[in-house]
Amino acid sequence: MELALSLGDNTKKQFSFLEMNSKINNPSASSTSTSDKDLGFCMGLDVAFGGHKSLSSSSSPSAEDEKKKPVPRAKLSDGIRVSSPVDPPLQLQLHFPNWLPENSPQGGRMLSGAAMVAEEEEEAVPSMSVSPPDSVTSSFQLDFGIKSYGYERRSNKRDIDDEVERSASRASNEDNDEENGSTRKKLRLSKDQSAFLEDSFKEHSTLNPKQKIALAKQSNLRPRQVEVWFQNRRARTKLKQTEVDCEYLKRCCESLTEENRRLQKEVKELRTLKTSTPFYMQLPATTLTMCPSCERVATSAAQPATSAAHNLGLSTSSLIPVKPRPTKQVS
DNA sequence: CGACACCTTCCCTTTACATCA
DNA sequence: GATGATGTAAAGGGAAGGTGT
Repeated sequence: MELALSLGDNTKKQFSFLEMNSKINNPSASSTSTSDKDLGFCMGLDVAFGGHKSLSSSSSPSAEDEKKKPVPRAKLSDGIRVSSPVDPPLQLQLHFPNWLPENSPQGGRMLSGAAMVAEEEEEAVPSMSVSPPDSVTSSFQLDFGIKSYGYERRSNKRDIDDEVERSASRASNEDNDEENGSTRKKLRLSKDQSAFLEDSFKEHSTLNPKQKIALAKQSNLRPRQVEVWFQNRRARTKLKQTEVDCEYLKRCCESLTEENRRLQKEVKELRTLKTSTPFYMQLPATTLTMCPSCERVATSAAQPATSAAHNLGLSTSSLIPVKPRPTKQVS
């Protein structure tokens, strides 16, 4: 998990909160007024949310594809939206993990978009030809071949995925004695696998089925594992963002408390000043009169002073400018 | 065109396990 | 070595949207 200072480039609406932060923190972005120095706290999560932009910029889906897109449902907490589950053409800049051998079917070469799509077409009838470095591929393939008979009958894709995963699990896990047990074996992803998924997550925080399969293939994981990893990763991102938001709100609260304290003190001082001034200096604000020459309103008691000030060419900025009214006397 | 069922994907919560101090 | 804290993979369930009938 990487936190990064975000000082701009919040061109997208995904992080409205960060956008606000950015405005606060980046005076050039907008004309922030007062509390820049106080509220200049902005931490953005340098994950995923920028990647979609680059992805779409390089390969913007057609308008027709745009129509086909499902309405983005995936959203984080208010104002935070993860990328919509669009189906951009797969131009994943997949960094090939170093555990994939150079001469393996998938290892050591970068798939072009077309090539990857072509490979994904194969996945319609899954053939997990990638063999883990130390797996029992043959048994897995056999196993999967048997299981795949039910593929066309079962319409629930998750079931299929699970079936694939169960089979793949037997292949990818070293401990095949877990094969029959219903107990889930917690396996930790390798650093390379995590890094690989992390890189992919930076590109896009959500996956479409093709991407999922492609990533699963290349990271030598099951599609379900990739899916779960992305779910958990999004959850972690959200959690971090919540923490950042809380920190920001905390600072806001502190700033406002300090401001309130200062204003209370000012009010108190003014009251003290008012009570200490002689009675005749206190100006009753019962009636308002309009200055005939400058058309400003002043209290009747203060009128002599303001008129005098006006006649002397002094500033009467404390007076309230109002629109001229027919009557010179307002009550 | 609305109702309905089904599927898929997502998020949220919880559980289980691995790792570390 | 036992233990609690922490991190995280995985499961389960509900919500929401898409699609076909």
